[in-house]
Amino acid sequence: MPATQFGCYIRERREKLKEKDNSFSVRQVAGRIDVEPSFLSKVERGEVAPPSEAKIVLLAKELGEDPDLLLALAGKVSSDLQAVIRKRPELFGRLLREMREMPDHAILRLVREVRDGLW
Amino acid sequence: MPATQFGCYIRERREKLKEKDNSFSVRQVAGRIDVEPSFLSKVERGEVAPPSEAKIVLLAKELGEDPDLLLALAGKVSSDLQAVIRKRPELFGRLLREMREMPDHAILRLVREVRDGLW
DNA sequence: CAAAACGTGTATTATGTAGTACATACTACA
DNA sequence: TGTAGTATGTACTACATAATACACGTTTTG
Repeated sequence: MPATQFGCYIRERREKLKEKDNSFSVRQVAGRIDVEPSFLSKVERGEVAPPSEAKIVLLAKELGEDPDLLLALAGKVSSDLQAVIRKRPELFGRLLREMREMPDHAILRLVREVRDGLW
Repeated sequence: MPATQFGCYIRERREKLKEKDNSFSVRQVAGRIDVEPSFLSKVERGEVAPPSEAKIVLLAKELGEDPDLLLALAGKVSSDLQAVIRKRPELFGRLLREMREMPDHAILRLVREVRDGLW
């Protein structure tokens, strides 16, 4: 049985939105991200594996979710993040392995330092 | 034509090692990483796509190369690095995108700071 | 109450990934 | 000169990925 995490999560998100707006039916969301309704239905119930990266990104926009989070739930990593690593694999490899166990707040602080150009 | 970069690189590395040690023939290296010689030959000439992550890691050990570098040349990112990102996708997504343009020395300094626990 | 919209089941497909198996042809060397 | 080792060419395969097409029964609604 393929990744239930992803399916459950987007079903919940979609149904939440549907409470306020009927255009968030399986059929209509499927139509907007350009897949067959039956496919989206199966994805949501975890009957098949999550869709491709491109479809997941469209779905994230549709549901107002973070694409990186949805991709992670689908067991994937955004190809543009992969490209960043592939440009300097040894450097980023070392950095990420060192940061594996760091607490969230420490990473967040680094994010801010880097953003503010304190390097 | 699939990724020539990777093939050329490992062919050069292997032939360099073969100058000193005849056990670095296509056949024997293929045998040690458990693939058919014809397959390794095609990989080195870029006639087929690079092998799986597992085989690339074995090849890196065999050739004394950095696995992350070889994986990058093959257009891949190590699955354990991907797992690090998938655990905290939003955080690492932001960090990596911020660091995309940072110079090597700045990243290296961060690696050292993180390693030395200055956080 | 009919027709439109809905969710789901079954069957099928195209493309890519990651190789194997075996035959052929070249090359060194004893 | 033959044989052992080497590289490469051809043909094929198993499995995964990423879906489509369409039929079916069930609400919902105008």
